[in-house]
Amino acid sequence: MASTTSQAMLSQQQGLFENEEGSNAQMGFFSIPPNLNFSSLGSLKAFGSSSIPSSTNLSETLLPSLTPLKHREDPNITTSSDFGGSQLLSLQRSTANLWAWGEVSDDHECLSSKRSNGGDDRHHHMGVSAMKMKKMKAIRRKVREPRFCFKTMSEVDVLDDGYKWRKYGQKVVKNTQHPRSYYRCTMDNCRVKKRVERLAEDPRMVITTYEGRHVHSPSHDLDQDSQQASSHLNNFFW
DNA sequence: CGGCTTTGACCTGCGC
DNA sequence: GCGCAGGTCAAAGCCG
Repeated sequence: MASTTSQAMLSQQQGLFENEEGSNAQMGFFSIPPNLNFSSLGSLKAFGSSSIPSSTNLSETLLPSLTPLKHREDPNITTSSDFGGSQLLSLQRSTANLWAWGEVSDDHECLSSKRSNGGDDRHHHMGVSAMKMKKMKAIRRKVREPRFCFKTMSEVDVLDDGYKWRKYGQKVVKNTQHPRSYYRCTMDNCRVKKRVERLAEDPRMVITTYEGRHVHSPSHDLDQDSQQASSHLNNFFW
């Protein structure tokens, strides 16, 4: 539950940038300084930079100060940065990273139909045929928002990032004893999602994966620190 | 009563 | 084509 979140002090943190388009995936981990707690994660001051200009390429500003630990390489993908043999990704917004639906008016039908239908009527809503649904879903799955993942050592699963989340699913992942939880931003028209799971090898570590960009400011019912942190964190999703 | 979590079912992609 | 695994939906129930 979001209200039970806490700002856990992170003794050990690592992050990961990921950018996906269809089956192509690219990612890179980075270390987060141990003296940085989650609330200030978004603050580049912690990484030696004062701020993130809204039009800045993250890989050029944030990432050079981070330590890449691991990455998955794809020869078909060009990466924007290279740090000592490991590559990290640009989160710079591109048209390829836009949502395939929602940002285009015609695609609203796709979303609404999927949400409101169910059972045998699942593929027939407002005149949308099953075939059309399939096509739209195919398009939808081709394009993904950039992701930002990080690993934290925390007692609690859900860390306070300043936004309000609603849990919409939980799944037991193979080879792990801890379930993965799926959260969606509660704000209307904001399609940011996050996944929370515990590391199989070390259950003390929580892996949080954000997907998408917030289209709003953080929740108002938060303390000042959280709001400040969230405004910084929001920079990951422009 | 509204908002949220839980949880089983369903959908989809992928490997074989 | 089939089975598996991950991701999502949505009904039901809980809680403040």
